[in-house]
Amino acid sequence: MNRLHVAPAQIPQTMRRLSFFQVWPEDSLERLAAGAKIVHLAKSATVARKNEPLESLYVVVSGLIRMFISLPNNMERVLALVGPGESLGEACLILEEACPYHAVAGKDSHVLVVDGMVFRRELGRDITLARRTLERVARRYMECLRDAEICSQRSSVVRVASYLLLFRPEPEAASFTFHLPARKQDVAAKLGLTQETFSRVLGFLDKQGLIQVSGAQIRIEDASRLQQVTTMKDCRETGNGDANLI
Amino acid sequence: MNRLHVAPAQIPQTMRRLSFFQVWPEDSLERLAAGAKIVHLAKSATVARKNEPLESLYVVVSGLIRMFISLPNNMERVLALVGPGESLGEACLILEEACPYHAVAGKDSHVLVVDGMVFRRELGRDITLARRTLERVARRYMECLRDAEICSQRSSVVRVASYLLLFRPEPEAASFTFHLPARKQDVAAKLGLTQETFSRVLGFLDKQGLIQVSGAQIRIEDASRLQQVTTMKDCRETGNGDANLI
DNA sequence: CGCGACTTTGAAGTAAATCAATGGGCGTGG
DNA sequence: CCACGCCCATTGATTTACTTCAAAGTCGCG
Repeated sequence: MNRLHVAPAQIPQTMRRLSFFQVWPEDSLERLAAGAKIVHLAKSATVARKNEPLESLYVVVSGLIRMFISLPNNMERVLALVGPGESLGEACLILEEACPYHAVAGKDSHVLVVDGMVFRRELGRDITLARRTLERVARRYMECLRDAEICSQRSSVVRVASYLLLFRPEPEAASFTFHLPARKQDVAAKLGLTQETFSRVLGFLDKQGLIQVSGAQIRIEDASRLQQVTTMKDCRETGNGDANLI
Repeated sequence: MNRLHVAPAQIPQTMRRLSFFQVWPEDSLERLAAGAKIVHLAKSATVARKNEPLESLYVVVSGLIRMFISLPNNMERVLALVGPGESLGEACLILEEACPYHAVAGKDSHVLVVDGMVFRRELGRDITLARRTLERVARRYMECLRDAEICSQRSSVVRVASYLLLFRPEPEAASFTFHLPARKQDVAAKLGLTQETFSRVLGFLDKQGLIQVSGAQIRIEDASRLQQVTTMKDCRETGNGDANLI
């Protein structure tokens, strides 16, 4: 598993610092902490394996965990990129089903590991914990639906544009800048595209002046213009230099 | 909305009959029933519209509700086919977010409509209800992940084979027969395929002797053989009559 | 029996995958 | 401080599986 354990004494303090636990009742938190540890995961370390039972709840403290499924052609389909303050494994633990995905560290990470038995026991005792967990799982479900919507778009340009617009800080923000949350090949895999196609689409949108790409940083000047792309049937380059967008 | 209300007196009895409510505590059930009604929906009647707030929880009593997203080219991507005993809308209600999908009756249906306010209030009171709802949402989430896995397969043959194998009654059943849960075009849309492609793949698998199709009824003699297809990179007809499938 | 909805089949077009090779950035070590 | 090597990203040429468009064929049902 490639895990390095970290000072156990810090656990309750760290837990309280995490927004994840902010709203958790104090006594539940104490009991959960008793069955918890913080581990360091080197990049590419495995957190969970597909079709194997999951025995813990994982809360990301720092770094990034990649949830994915392997496809033929040694490709991956990324289901989620789990960042600090986010968790993974609730649904599996609740249903006591085998894990339907692989999970590995996308970069060096610290993860709080909460014992699954303890978690499930507390879930039956503490209605606030149950309620919060319900919200978390519901949110994950909604994100999954949203991803399904993006991935079922036939046009790669629409897929990418829709994805980029998810980083809009407020619904009405016209311009904003952000960093892609992972390697471009992982983001591509999240969109159900190859890295080559993703790269080409990014280049295309840049050439159109709809976005500015420099490495992992992306700037969007006019979100509404990018939004328009989203509703179009098709808009790829037509062989000649500059396509007829708008 | 095209709704016909049904005898309100039957509501508590109907609720108790539904497996959905079997495990719900009696007093919660009483209060939920107070804010509930049973409606009849003609085929194609709208249940929920994308981007609009949802104000009720829907439990299907009979018939079939289709959850979907519209795509360009007046196509649909079906997210779920909700049958008797299943529900829809929990996640939206819990998060108080706009509905991320359309929902319409796929056939004439009876649906129990539980007031969202009442449902949310009971959720905060009754830990058993919270726990059961958590299980329901977790199950929906897992199904969503499973669908994502199927849809991210590049080969249509693999997609269809994987889907058909979901109807296997037990993990080890060698042969079984079942009916597709909806029109072929809707099943196709669930797999992210056109109805034409779905029809062709079904025909292909039939010609290979892997399945027998007659209308909506499908028989699988040797599930393990079909399972093999699932792991292959590609196996479509190569121009000539019969492809070289093991 | 005849209509409408759904499905099947055929032929052609196209967007994205694939294969292959180059280019850039960064950390390590000389 | 530069040079090497590794990983990641880009770019180009080709292939192909799926879509699309079009039309005929089933099926169920009034």
